[in-house]
Amino acid sequence: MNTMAPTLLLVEDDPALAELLVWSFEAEGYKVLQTPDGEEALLIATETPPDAIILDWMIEQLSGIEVCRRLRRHPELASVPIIMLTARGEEEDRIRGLETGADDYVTKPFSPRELTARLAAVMRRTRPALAGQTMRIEDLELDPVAHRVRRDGKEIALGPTEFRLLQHFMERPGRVLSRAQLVTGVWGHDSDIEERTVDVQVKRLRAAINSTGGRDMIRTVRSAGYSLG
Amino acid sequence: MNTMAPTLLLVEDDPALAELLVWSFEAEGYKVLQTPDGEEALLIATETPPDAIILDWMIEQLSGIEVCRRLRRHPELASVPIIMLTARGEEEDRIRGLETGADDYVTKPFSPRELTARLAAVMRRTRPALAGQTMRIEDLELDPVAHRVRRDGKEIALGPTEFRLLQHFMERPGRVLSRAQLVTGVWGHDSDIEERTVDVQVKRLRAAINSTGGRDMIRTVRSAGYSLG
DNA sequence: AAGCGTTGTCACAATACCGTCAATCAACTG
DNA sequence: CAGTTGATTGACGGTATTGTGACAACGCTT
Repeated sequence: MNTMAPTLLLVEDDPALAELLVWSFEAEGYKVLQTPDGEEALLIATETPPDAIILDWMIEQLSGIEVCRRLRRHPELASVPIIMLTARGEEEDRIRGLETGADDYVTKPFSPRELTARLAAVMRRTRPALAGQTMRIEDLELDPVAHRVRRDGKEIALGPTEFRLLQHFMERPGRVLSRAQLVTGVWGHDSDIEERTVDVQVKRLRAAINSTGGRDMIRTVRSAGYSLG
Repeated sequence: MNTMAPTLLLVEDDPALAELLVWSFEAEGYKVLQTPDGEEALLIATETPPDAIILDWMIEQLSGIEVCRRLRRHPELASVPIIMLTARGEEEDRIRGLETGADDYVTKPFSPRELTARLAAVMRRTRPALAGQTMRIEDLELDPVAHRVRRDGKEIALGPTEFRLLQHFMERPGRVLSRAQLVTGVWGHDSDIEERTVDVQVKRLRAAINSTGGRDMIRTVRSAGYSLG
């Protein structure tokens, strides 16, 4: 079993439904943070980013769409999957929900089983790292929970950006990622970063993970990008 | 500066939807050209043929069906896959769309994921390399995702142009390609490259893929071109 | 407020790679 | 067998692409 449970943030203002969902998520082994309040949800999410967010469309303080949009603005949260709960007949809203960046939606009424299944699917798709635990490529390992990186057992200190960059690589081992892909994936899709900055961060990451010795695990693919593996 | 990212042409006049789709396609690694205008779409498509076209049924200037028909008239574009976006209740049109040569259709409302999945399916059919499938001819294999080429299991280093050239060959196994075809296919339609340059790159590619031993897999067809197989 | 680590950007250095050419070679023609 | 046409090859200079060090701005911690 997994030592660390994936954390969910549930934003739902119907107490009965909330309780039911908390119960069924916990039965699946998730740790659940719950709030009925959109503002509070934003606070929680930015402070301790959860591994996924379940967001009811109809909540009191803020509309679900607004919460969703604000969440997506944070680069830290840009890749956290969001599932929206919509009532029947909110088809219009559903579309707009997807536009603002929700990964999936579930229409009420639904069975808890259906929701957990969707959640599992979304998590598997978007964050393979979170489904399993620490990722490993040869002697390089990254623990996303503890925020630690080791090479050949020896701890490696990385800056936040370097860490995210490495995690991005390790979630896609062997794949060549273009500078543009890395910019949107690591810095966020609305970032106005120079593409050459990727080069510099790659250089820094390289220096860090090669500092303990061993081959250079990042491959430069000329006129294409970089890949790890 | 020719990257190997597959290029899409998105013809959609709803700005919100267009933006969403551009975002999600780019997240999947596509390069996206976008226009709300059918006429302009035709221009773009004929000048720089994309790898696939996403076409909304309801656009302003021309009906989607007309755009589709005109696109199909160009021999250059005859094999480019077209996916139509239709609103619910346009069943009639959907059928006529398929009749006029669309490869697939997606009914609104749809999730971006659904569309990218359909697109991937269509691309897999028509351009295996772009869908990320590794291609193989005898003991020669090319992995477009990892940007790797192997002969008899042994890795082969290729320059960017050599790589694109080989990929172009492997997508058309056994076919004799003229120098002119290779120039436009590998260097781009607006390239002012000497045709003799093709010879040189073929020589370099030959040297590379034969360096591990084995027969010469590139056949010279005098006064016609080259073929791989 | 000062100190520290991190980060984005720039300018320049170091390459890898590419296109062209001219000479050579091979293939077809009569 | 010459003669002609087309293909191969090695060399070379130019250019596009990447690596690198420096630096100023920023945010955190003390």
